Amino acid sequence: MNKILRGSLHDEVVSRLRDMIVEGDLRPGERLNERELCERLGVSRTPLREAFKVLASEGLVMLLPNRGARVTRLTRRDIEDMFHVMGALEALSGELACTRIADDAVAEIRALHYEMLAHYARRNLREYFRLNEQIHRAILGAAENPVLTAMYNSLAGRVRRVRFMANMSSERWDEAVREHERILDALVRRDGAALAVILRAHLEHKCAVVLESDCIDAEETAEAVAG
Amino acid sequence: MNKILRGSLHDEVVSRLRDMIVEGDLRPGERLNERELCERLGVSRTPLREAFKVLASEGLVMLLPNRGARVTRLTRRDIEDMFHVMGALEALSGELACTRIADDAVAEIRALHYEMLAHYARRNLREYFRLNEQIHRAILGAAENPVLTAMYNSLAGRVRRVRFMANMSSERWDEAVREHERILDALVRRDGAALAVILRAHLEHKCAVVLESDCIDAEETAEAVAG
DNA sequence: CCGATCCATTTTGCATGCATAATTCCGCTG
DNA sequence: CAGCGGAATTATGCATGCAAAATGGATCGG
Repeated sequence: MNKILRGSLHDEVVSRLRDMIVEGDLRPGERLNERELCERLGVSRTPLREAFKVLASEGLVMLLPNRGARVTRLTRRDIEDMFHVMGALEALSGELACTRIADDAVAEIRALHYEMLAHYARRNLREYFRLNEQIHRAILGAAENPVLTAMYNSLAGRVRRVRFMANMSSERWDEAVREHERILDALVRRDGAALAVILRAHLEHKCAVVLESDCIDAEETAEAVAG
Repeated sequence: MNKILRGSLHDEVVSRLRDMIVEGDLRPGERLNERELCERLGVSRTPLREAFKVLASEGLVMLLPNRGARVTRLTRRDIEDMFHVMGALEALSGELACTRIADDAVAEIRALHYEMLAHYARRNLREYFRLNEQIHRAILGAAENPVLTAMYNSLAGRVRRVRFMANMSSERWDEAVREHERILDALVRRDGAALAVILRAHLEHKCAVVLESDCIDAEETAEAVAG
């Protein structure tokens, strides 16, 4: 019984459920029982059901007619598909950013880059990823395209469910940092075409890292057979 | 009172509302009165409100807390933003299609291409657009990436609201057909990189055509001031 | 004459109720 | 003992009810 207080209820329920799915509180393939979740969230069925519809349209849950909602399962192929699209979107964000970004925004990204390097030097993977994400978000923001941002965030939310950080090899980490050097360089030069290519490759590599840590994938496949 | 019969109600309501928005039955900026729409669709408020949430997450309507739903307004900038993203997505679909498409699927696209040319020769703009869309859908399908397809369709649904067909000049039409020749050629050669470039330019040009017919844009801007 | 304020009406947000479809459980049959 | 069938239970889908917020309008004050 985790009562929600602020704002409009259905939005809050959407956020809470999203978090629960991303955090693994609600496991892939798990059936979402309305009554049970109502109690857990302290709301009635109406806002909960509205939230189900939203999450379904975002692709986080699957709605089976007369059979309730289930958390969608991510197959290896789903992850590949999502990363391909994210690659295209990030490439576009890079191009747009190069045409629009101001010098001080580039300077801020450079600062984030150095912060990230510091965490890299200390081998602090978690903080490294946090800064990494901030840099990508900054580029996305510099693209100044809300449609792009919304779509990217939607996909990012879906892949975030896959936990893979522990799986990045030292070599891959080194490579990622080199890629980030080139990202910053292209951004400084406002070379949109180059930045697009680098970002796409960067995402492709990230996808490979995620897919290597396929323990989750295997686990989910096992559940798929069972459930 | 246009009673809905088949399938689950909320899905049907989502489709109906989407159509009403695309067709202009519900005008941009218009407030969506629950009671009125309930009567028009012959459903109660529950499925209608669920549909609102879905359409909001798709970006077709805007939800104002305690103040109901309004059809989102498309500014010139929104259209540009959406076309940029669609360009990136189509480019990706071209690349993926080139790696995956089978010969018979290419043959089918060639057939569609010739059908389109026939309508072009007869100056039948409506049918030309229909075939045009079929070709793009075929390439998208050949990419075999459901995530990509879903995102593209979502955006396509949003820009479809803009009626622009009448506005294409003869020169631009000629150019579009030339681009389509190159699209088919690149597809036959399985030259993904080339196809990506052409498709992006193609979308960019389409965006320009849409923006030229800014009568709608002006009208909506006027409404924006009024509403 | 214009603007602000308070009350009546409408509308929204959420909870609950009811009918139908799904699931479970139990006894039955082979 | 496994498999099947049907009733009881549970869950879902939709409609409706109720309280709070917003909207509209008339009255009042400047």
